[in-house]
Amino acid sequence: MYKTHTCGELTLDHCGQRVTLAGWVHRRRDHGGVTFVDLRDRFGLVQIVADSTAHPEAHQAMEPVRVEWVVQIEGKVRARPEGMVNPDISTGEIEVDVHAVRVLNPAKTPPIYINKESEIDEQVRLRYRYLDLRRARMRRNLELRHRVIKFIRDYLDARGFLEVETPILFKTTPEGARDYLVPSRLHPGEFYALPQSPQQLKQLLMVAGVERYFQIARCFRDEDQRGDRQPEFTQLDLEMSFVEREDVIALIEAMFTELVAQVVPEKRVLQTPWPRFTYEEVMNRFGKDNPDIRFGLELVDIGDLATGCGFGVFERVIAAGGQVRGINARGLGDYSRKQIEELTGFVSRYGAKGLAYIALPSEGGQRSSFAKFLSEEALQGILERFEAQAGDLLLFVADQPAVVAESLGRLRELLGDRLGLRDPDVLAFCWVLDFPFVMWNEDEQRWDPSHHLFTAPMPEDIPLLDSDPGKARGQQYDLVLNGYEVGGGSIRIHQRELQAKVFELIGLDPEVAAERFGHMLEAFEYGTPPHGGIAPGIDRICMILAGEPNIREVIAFPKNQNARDVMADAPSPVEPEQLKELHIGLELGD
RNA sequence: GGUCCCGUAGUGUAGUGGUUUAACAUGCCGCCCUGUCAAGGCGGAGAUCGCGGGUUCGAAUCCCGUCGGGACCGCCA
Repeated sequence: MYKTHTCGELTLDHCGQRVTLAGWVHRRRDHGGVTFVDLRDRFGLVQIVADSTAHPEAHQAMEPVRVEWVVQIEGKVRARPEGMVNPDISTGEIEVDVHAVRVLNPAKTPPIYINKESEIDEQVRLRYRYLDLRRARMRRNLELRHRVIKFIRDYLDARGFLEVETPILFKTTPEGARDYLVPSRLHPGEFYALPQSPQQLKQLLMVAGVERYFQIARCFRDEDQRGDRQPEFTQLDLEMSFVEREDVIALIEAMFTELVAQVVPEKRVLQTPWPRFTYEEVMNRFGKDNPDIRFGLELVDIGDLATGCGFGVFERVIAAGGQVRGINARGLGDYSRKQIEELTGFVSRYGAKGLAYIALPSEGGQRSSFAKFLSEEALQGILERFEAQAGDLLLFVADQPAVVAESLGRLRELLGDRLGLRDPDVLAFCWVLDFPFVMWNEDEQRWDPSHHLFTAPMPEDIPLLDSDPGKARGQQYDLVLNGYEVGGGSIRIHQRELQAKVFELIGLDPEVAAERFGHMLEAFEYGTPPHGGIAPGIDRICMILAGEPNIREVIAFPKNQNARDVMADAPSPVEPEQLKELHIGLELGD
């Protein structure tokens, strides 16, 4: 070993001991006759003192050393002199009087500041990710992620779960997201697909009798990036046999409650047991199926008041079967016309054609884009419904339900940010239940599953699959945290006939179904236990627990927005011979 | 596929009403300095302002194009 101790572990108890340390030079303070170096390793920082009188050779050897050089030092631990204690670091009471210095490797001037927090260009960070990861923030995130995964493994292991690895090279499923494909050398013209999730495989493990399965599973989806989406990401994939919805919910709720207490004790869970909402309720109250319930500003329906209110826009929307809903942005009553126009621009991104408002300045009075059209009765009705008072800003969208929900749902979270209502130290978990089993796809003129093909309908709603599919509910549950969907799961179909019926409902040709999912249907004929599971997203959960704004911050080597690895420069062209072996010819556009 | 924002020494920024030796901080190099912890002092080097074209007597600055990055919409069962 190059070291007898880690930098972070030294305390007053080590005083008088000779130690050998190795690490990176974090900072250097050269006073001429004495040089201080903060030596860093993964476990902490310690001050090294090179004194020209006591140890001239060591002092001289330290002279050329710069930030991020890798050095090994030998010295003696001693208490710092009176008044020289540094309370900001764990080893602040001691220092190491250095006797010998050995440079293990010098370093170029790094393109990233390791020793201070500052804004860094995202491309520079990714290009030099190995340097970026040296920073305290990134190290914290790596450690947090490790502890989260370690906790999950231990917790599930203690409860009889078996971690099983499933293939990365598997079969394409044209449903859902776009697949990453891998050409087959041995089978010209054929392709493997990387799994979007191990969904089918975990169900087959239930058929195999595993009963309690989990996996820290890498998943791949070839879609465009967002702050919370990477082309490859990690799920806690989990499946159980002989369980009902309540069993899966109870397990996950208990596990994450305990995880938060152990791993991020400084965070507060908003409410236990976790609140549960139906899909219909969250869409009505929050406008999203993944609501942030850390704050109010809920959506309020004024459809009844809008009928015959005198304002043509509202009346026409109601007559056309639409909705009129609003939010009371309490505290923004002094927003200027320009600020409200900016909010109007914001909701227009989600299809809203306008944003009607009634502003009640804190000084009193009223400004509104449409109140002049309203009957006195309608205006009073609206103000009463929002319990409006001076300082409030009422914002309304009138449109088809989907547009109203999305635009106001997004606006609600924007306003929550502006009003400082989204406390990063609060974790608001909740469950969203009773999703529609299928949703009508207007473009394709067919029913699409709202979760996935293998989700079971509510038993009492099975007759609806024939009569009124849109009314049927699925045995699906979404895990939501602070406005992010961090997991989704369901009780699965385990009977072949019901699975075939669902395939038929969503317009999947029986022959195609047999080709794509024949192995599943066949397996269901060999004694399949009732089963269900869930797949919490590890990256998103770590992101939220770490208080980070982007999923990249909790992934060691993430891709950039264009799905590139800018450090290694992937993807990259390949040799013609490689393509030939794979029976692939390129047809590139201009 | 689309919308918006960004691109200036190693790094982070200023400068954009057209005329500057392109500024500041930090880092880097040299000298001084024995108790600092973002050490300090003095001096120095370092940028053809992402790239290409255009307008102009003159462009970091205005226009067009292009490349790269970020946020978002579409997309993500």
